[in-house]
Amino acid sequence: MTTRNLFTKHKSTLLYGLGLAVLLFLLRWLELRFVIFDHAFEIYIGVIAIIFTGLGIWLALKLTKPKIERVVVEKEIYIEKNSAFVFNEAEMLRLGLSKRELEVLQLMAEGLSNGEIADRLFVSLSTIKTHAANLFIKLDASRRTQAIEKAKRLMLIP
Amino acid sequence: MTTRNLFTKHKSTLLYGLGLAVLLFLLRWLELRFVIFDHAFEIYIGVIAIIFTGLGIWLALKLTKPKIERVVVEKEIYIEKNSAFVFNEAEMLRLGLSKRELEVLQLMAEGLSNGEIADRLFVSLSTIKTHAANLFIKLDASRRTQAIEKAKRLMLIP
DNA sequence: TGTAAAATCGTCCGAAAGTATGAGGGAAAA
DNA sequence: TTTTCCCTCATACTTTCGGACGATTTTACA
Repeated sequence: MTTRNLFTKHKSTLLYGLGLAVLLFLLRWLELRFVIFDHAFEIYIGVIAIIFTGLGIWLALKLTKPKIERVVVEKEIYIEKNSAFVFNEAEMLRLGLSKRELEVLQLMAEGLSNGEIADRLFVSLSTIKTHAANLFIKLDASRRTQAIEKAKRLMLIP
Repeated sequence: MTTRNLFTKHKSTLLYGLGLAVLLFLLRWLELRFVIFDHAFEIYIGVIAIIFTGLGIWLALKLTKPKIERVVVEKEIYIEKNSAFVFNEAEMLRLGLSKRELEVLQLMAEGLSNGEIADRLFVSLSTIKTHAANLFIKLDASRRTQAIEKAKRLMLIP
């Protein structure tokens, strides 16, 4: 719409400009005619050359498969590890950890409180506390976080 | 070896044939000369056309910019426990964890108590407690063990 | 220069965690 | 059969942790 408005608004101006351009072009063409007559052959050759160059370009563009440069961008996607945890049974035996203690240790590492662990294993809080205390002695830890850290290093828990 | 044997065996025959061919070619060429003379202009134009068509093709092939196609390949990276730990900064930003909080988190994961962390960072116990409390809120955890577990899953700590 | 975020420190209190100690029961090994 | 683990539970006590305030000081940034 903007283009149309511009055209209608300056219609006369545009027409005047166009007329002037045409006139100038005509004069120029008349002038050129003599040059053309003098160098008809060269110009003919030139035109042929230009045309066939164009043809060549057109041919090349039409008939060749478009060049495609494939740029491979690698996007990194991190995937949960959990890749094959091998339980270190030897270490468990060496430390003398019992089955129940290991269970408690695992649930500890999952972030459960003693109370939650007790509920999960259907035993009393006291029992869990005892297991925990024994764990700390066996793992030579004074806190559950420390016990977890050691146990992970020793491949007792994932 | 077979080719060589064939050549030596029928040497004379081949030479004779070759001579005949050359002679015929010469005659043909002499014949063509008149055609060329008669149609010199057309041939000249033709040659020009062919040359410039070639030039066009060459230009097109040389100067066309190859389309760049970006292929995004998703590269899956499985993170093993023993492989290098890649810190997930995006997650840290998302959770709005500060530098200090991250430090406290790391030391927590190493099994240190709040008091020990305070000594390590040369600040008071109160400060560590505040940092810890903020961490629990941001990580949506209610215990340090839980916070550690979450942080490990989110690749915030090794 | 003002403001927002981060870091610091404090207190109070209840809830967990950890320590110490004792004790009963069951299963397997000596 | 006795002994030895392991699992269980309990009580009492201490320490640490976590929640819920508040407050001051840096630091970074617009």
